[in-house]
Amino acid sequence: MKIKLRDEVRDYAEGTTSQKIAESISEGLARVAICAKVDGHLTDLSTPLFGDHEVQIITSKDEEAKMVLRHTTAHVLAQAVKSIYPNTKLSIGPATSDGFYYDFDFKTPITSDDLSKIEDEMKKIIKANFEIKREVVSRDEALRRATKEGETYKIELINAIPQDEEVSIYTQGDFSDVCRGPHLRSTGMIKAFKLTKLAGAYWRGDEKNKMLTRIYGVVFDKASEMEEYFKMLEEAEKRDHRKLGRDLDLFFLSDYAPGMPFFMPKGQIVINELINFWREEHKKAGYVEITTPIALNRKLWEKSGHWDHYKKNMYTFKVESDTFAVKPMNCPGGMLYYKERIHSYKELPLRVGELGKVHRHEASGTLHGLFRVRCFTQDDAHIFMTPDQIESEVAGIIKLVDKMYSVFGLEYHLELSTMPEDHIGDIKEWERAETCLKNALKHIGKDYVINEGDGAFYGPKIDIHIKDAIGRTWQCGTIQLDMQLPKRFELEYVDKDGSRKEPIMLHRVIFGSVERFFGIITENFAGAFPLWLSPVQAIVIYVSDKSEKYAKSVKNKLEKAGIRVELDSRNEKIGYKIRSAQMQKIPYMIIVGEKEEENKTVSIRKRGNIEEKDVLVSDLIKNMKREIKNKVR
RNA sequence: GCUGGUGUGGCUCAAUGGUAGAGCAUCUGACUUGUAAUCAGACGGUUGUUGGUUCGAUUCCGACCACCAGCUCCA
Repeated sequence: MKIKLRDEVRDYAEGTTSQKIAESISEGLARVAICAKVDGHLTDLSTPLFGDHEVQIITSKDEEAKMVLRHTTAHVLAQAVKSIYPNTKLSIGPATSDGFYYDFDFKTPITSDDLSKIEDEMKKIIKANFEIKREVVSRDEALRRATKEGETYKIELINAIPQDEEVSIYTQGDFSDVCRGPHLRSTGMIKAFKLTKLAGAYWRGDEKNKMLTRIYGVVFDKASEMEEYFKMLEEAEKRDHRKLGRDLDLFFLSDYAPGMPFFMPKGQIVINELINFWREEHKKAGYVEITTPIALNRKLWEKSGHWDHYKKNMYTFKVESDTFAVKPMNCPGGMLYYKERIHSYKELPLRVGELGKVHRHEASGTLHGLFRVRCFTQDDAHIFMTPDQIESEVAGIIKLVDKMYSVFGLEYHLELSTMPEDHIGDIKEWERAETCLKNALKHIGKDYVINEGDGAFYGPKIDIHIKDAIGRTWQCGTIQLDMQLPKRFELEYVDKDGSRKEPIMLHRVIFGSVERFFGIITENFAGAFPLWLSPVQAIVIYVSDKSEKYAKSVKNKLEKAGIRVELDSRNEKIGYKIRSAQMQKIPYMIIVGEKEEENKTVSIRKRGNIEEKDVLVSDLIKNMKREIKNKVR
């Protein structure tokens, strides 16, 4: 038997294991080996290998090892829970992108106070250093064991496996779990872990099923890595836009309008700057802008398909004998705009933008600051075009995304979402549309991942996921190919030969929701907005009342130059005013006293405590204007 | 919507089965100040709403509302 180890090819006996391979390479490697990647798939070190394979030994340094570590810790959690609460039923316990969880059906509910008790039990299991043994049995044998133990959820899982397939069972001490693996070799290999929270989760993620108790945890190679992780969480908490929104007077939410944010003057400035920027860039990219009504007759929503597919999220009301709905999306209004005139092929692609305020009745438990609201502004646009314009239009949108996100220092990746269960239109149309988007992505050479079954009910979409300053991702922009509305609304254009044809319609947003985007950049900048977005761009602070008049004249000059400037005329010491400006995250503190007045200059203190002395006001204005114009971050 | 938790002045938090207190913020006064909090005083609360238990509820119980952490859903 031949085994290809990275580049070298070596002979091993049939039935050899990755563990033996590691040993034969070096003692050291065998000691740190966690599992092996055989032909690209993670397997246990103890799995016998037959035939030709490519083998890579995975150690704790490899990215793949993290998932194994997390998954094994989930098993240790399950073992601990079973030993403290023997009547608990197990379900599943996978690794996640930053930790692990296990879902349990507790006979009597536990509280978060019980977590430390479970942690202590887990520590005992780790200290006992149980060997983790893999055993392969027939599906029926696994079923027999699960039935004996009364593990109803496991029975359901095993039943879903084809009858003739074999099942692996992992055992550590007196605890066994049906699992695909792989796992660490022993429980003692877990070094630093913590149970973080307790939450409810539906069995198999379906809200019709019973709610189980999910215990979350994190695990790391070293205690220092765990410390770093918790520091990152603290940092995220400090950046929380809900807290900053309150501290910096940006926006608020009221019990009288749950999920419908109020923007305060300072927040409104940021929103307005975002919108100005959006308008500038869209004008350059060849878009026109329209506004369509907020509320439209039910008949329109029936025609568009929203009445059948989206009614539960729509605010509806009666007027005389008609029913109206507040728009949850802008598209039907956009269709009416297109239909208002006859269009020539010469007008295509026609890019029609709309900053449309939409209302969606989201379930109460889903609301979250500005990230998930019931009323928001979509920076929408509908692009009407001929089929051969799809690729270049998609490419154009991505180019615009590139340009606009880079101003905020945001990176992104793309995901292609395909046909969902609840959809309109036949499969062939969907396939054609999905191929179109795939080709466009291939054409512009961008990598993407496929998100199976996650498209909108009217068409597939390319979702744009932003990555922020501390590594979190957010879905904002989306490009959707709508095959339904042009047909339902009988859209057409007049082609070269005078024939009437149906245009293709793309439907896209860049910010996604202006409100959500605002929340994201608030967190991205930790409230310290770049100068062009800052609600207050400069504050003039004077040392004592003697300089009040001069301070006022400096403030007036800046104001005249179009700078958003304030004067701190409170009867306080300079240290107090500096602190206050610092906490308001004002980019420029302009300090004047008798010295500056004498020299006709100012002193500046910028964010990051960068100080400049003896600056001419005219130079200051020039520099600030340049910084604003270039949208310096 | 579901599971669990929380709800005390603008904010952060105390306290209690006998109608609540601090710091910050606000206001007033004194100080005239040189780079992250000057001092003093004052104002400010039907303890989320609403039923119930009780001689008495803000405290105990129920319902509702909102928020928080997840789940489901989603821009």
